[in-house]
Amino acid sequence: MGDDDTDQNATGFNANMTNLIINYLPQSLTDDEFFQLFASVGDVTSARIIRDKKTSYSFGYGFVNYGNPNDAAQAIEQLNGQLLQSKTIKVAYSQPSGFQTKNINLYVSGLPADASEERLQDHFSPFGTITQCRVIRDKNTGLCQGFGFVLFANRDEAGEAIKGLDGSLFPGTLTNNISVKFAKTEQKGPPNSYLNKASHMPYSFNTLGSSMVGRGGGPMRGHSFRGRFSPMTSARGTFSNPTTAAEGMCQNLNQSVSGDNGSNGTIVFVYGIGPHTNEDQLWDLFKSFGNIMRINVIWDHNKGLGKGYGFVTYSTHTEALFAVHSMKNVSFQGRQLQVSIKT
DNA sequence: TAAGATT
Repeated sequence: MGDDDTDQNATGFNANMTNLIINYLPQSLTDDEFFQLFASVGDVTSARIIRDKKTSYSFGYGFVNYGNPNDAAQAIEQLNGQLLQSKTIKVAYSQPSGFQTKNINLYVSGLPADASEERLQDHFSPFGTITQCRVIRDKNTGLCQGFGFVLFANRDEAGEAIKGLDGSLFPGTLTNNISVKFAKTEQKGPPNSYLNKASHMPYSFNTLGSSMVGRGGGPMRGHSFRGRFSPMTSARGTFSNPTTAAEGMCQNLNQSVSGDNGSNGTIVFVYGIGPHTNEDQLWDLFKSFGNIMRINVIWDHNKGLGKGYGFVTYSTHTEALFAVHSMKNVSFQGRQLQVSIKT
C-alpha cells in the first residue's frame, strides 16, 4: 500500500507530495505514452522523460507532477512495479524541484550525556523545519557521546540556526554551551530515496540541484580506528578493587564522593600522549583506576596522526579523580602526561 | 605542549 510512502514523505522530504520520479523506463517509451500512462490515474500537470539533449536518447527516467497529492499517491500505488515492455518501472516521490541538500545539515557538539533527540529538536525547532534529528550515542552505554546532527529542510533555516544557537546553552544544562556548524559530510538521502537505488542515473541532475547525485558511488572516507569498548575489570598492581581504592584516596584528599550517582560519568582530559598513541593504549594506561565508559584519542585526519591528547570517561567522579591523581606527571613515551578533570 | 567528536 502507499501508506508507507506517504508517511515517509510526510516528514519533510517532499512537502507537497505531488512530484514523482519514475525510474527504469523502457528505452523505446515515447513521451506521449509516458504521459498517457500517468494521466490515466489523475490530472497530470507535467510529465517529462529525461533525454540526452542532442540525441534524445532516453536516460531511462522521468518526472510526473500531479495537481493533487491524492493522484500522486494513487499513481505510486497503481504504477510502481508495473511491467512496461521489458522493464519494471519504479514510481516514487521525488524531491521538490530546487530541493537543497547542501548546507542543511548541522553538526552539534557540546551536548550533555543525557541529551535526547527530543531536546535537540526542541532547541532547534524555532529556526525552521527539522527533517531529522540525531543524537550520537555510545552503543554500549546508550549515553550521548556529546554530539549530534540536525537536518533542516533548507539552508536558510540551517544558517539561521547556526547564527542563533552556536554557543548557546543547551536547555536543561548549566554549562553545556553547544557548538553549531555545518556538518562536514553530506547527509545521505532519506531511506528508500530513489537516489540510493537508481542504477543508471546521469552524472548531473539539474532539476534537483543536488549534491547527493554526483559521485554517488564514490569512495567513502575511511574511518579511523575506533576504540574498543569492553567491560574490563582488570587490575594492575595492588589495585584489585579500584573503586574502593579510589574512595580511600578521595577521603585522603578530602574530596566529596557525592557526585557518584553513576549516571553520566566524569571525563578526564589527558594531554601528552604524543601523535602515535591509540585508544587501546590509552585504555591500557588508564584501565586500573575504575570503570572506563569511553575512550577517545583526538585525531588529525589530514595528517593521520593523533593530536597528542585524548579523553577517558569513567563511571564515577571518584574513579576519575583517582586516575588524575595517579597519572598526572607520569612519564609516557618520553613525555610527561598532564591529566585533569575535563573543564 | 592544552580541551574533541562528523550519522
